[in-house]
Amino acid sequence: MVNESDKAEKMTAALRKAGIRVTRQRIALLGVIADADDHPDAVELHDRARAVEPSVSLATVYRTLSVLEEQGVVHRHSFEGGGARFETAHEEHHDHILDVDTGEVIEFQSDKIEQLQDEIARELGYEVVHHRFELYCRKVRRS
Amino acid sequence: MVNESDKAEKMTAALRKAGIRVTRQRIALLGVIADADDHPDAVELHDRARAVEPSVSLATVYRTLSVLEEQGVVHRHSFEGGGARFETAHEEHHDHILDVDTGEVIEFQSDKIEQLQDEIARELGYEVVHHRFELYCRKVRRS
DNA sequence: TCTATCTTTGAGAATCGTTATCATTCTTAT
DNA sequence: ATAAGAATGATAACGATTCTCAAAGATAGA
Repeated sequence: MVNESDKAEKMTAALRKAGIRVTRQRIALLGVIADADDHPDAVELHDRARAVEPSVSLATVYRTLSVLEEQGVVHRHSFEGGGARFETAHEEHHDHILDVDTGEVIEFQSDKIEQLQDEIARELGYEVVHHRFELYCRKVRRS
Repeated sequence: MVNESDKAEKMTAALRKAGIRVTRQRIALLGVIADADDHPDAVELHDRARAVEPSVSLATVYRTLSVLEEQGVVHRHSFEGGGARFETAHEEHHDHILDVDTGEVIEFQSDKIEQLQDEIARELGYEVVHHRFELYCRKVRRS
């Protein structure tokens, strides 16, 4: 069972190993990201981090998110409308459904999609470096 | 066989039918979009349109593209990196491969993908409004 | 623990793509 | 030809993000 403080510790360990300094501001942000079970944007993360450590600026949030992304511990998603949203890089690859009414993000995983896209690319003489697969959806309501 | 001037005529007809005025600037832009067989961005379209009709401003390019998108005759794609890119709305739905080395856009169509995404959404209680499926790829080179 | 080095920081300016403002010009139906 | 209203160019404003730079802080070593 991986809890939130384990996640934060793993991320700080990754930073230390890469020779990147672990500052008060970064500790605060890592805690906030580890705790998040949604997909917050930079401003939202800034608000949450400031509640823990008031001396965190938005510039530092952006800078740290870029560092964490480079280290592969955080993923950035630029969904339609609004700014980028972030999540901890958990091991299983997944794609996203976006509820167009609520903005909620739901994760899903499909092996078929993964193999299908490789097939499609190969057939055209390409290999997939990465992909974007986002379903903009509406909840089905039963009568 | 649908040639480029047919495309432009269809688009102007769509505008007229919707009570939207057909100006010199819009005619120029429609011609340019109909001729394009790539996926140009707004600045590129502005450059091409100015070559035909010098009195086209970038603001009008953006405004007209929004109008054309609302009318469903043009599609806008926000691929990773850089601004939005545009194409005429041809009848067959398709998705895109992006060559990460050259920036080139290749279109492809897959019925399997379409039905698979509907399945995935339905299973989670959603119906797909629209989707984004982009493969960021590299050309496979044979030795 | 003290220092030296070198990274990170906050504040705000700058950037990029895009949209809004507004007075003037142009399309279109009459 | 004319009136009414839509579209225009120029430029300001915008939102998200990155950059700049002097000041503060983290880390390794003595």
